Amino acid sequence: MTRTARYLLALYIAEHRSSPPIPSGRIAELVDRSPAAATEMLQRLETDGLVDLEAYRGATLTDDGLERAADLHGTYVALSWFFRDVLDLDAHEHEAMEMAGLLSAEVADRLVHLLVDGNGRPDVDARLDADGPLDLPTLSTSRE
Amino acid sequence: MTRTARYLLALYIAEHRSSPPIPSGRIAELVDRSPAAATEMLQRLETDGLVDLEAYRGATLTDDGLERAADLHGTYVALSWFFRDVLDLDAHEHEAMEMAGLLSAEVADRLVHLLVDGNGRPDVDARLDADGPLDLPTLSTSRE
DNA sequence: GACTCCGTTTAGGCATACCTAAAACAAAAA
DNA sequence: TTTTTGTTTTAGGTATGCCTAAACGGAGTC
Repeated sequence: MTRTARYLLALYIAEHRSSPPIPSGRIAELVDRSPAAATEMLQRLETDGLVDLEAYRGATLTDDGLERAADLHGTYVALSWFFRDVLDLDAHEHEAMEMAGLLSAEVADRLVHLLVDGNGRPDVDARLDADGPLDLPTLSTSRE
Repeated sequence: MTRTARYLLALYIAEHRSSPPIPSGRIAELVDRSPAAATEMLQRLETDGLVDLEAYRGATLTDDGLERAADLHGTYVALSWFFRDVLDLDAHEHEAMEMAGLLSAEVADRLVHLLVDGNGRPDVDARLDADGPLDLPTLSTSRE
């Protein structure tokens, strides 16, 4: 069930771009898998109570799913920041997404704090509602 | 084939503790899997030319395997350092081992340089020949 | 109202990586 | 030399996560 995190994060991001339900085809694009794979995984997520699924219409995060996804997104943002600003690597958002679900809670937590404590309060929602094919967290310290 | 890295790293460490061939049972312990699982994976590694396998005796890294394993070990050491000295987390060597094989070459490389450049030349071999149930890279800046 | 199109879901398969239980083996004890 | 003991390997099976091709459904067109 390691991959569930990847789909949860994709759905979280998609829901910030357009309103749910999010069709499985869009999730498939975001995780770079076949539509069939996305459908299957969304069904598993529904079984786990993390997603509401309306056949032929799409998926919506449940409260539980939203909670997990928000955590994952925080980790993802921290990793993206780390790759870009610490390791000086661009275009590693994809790897950040893949890795977000693989870190232990401790490591994820410390990484997020490393970012927050060292950079003021970063606006984690930054760019969530922005344009672009991928969620590129710029980590500006405030937005509105 | 993501898990191959885990076994390769275990074998690398084991070979520094006692002389090869390393019996599959010992690898099984190091990766926390059943002996049967270790045997199977070692057979796959042999097929891939990364390991020499003598039935009922054990495995030895080939030159190719050694090369890959040494890289993995470098990444592992860097991750361990990062978890301990940057994130201030102890007892995360296990996670470092699991993660070492999951990082892209770029990220692994930058992470290693982050460690090397910021800490003098760390002795990557430190503790490889030391006692203890796990390989705990202390990252002292020199040894002999 | 029937048809066409396009996206979604189901069906059938496959690779990886694991497990338990049974068989095979090697080395030491009797 | 035979037996016992402990380890390794094989056999058979399972879960996850993916794929392609076929079937299905819905929305707009004729």
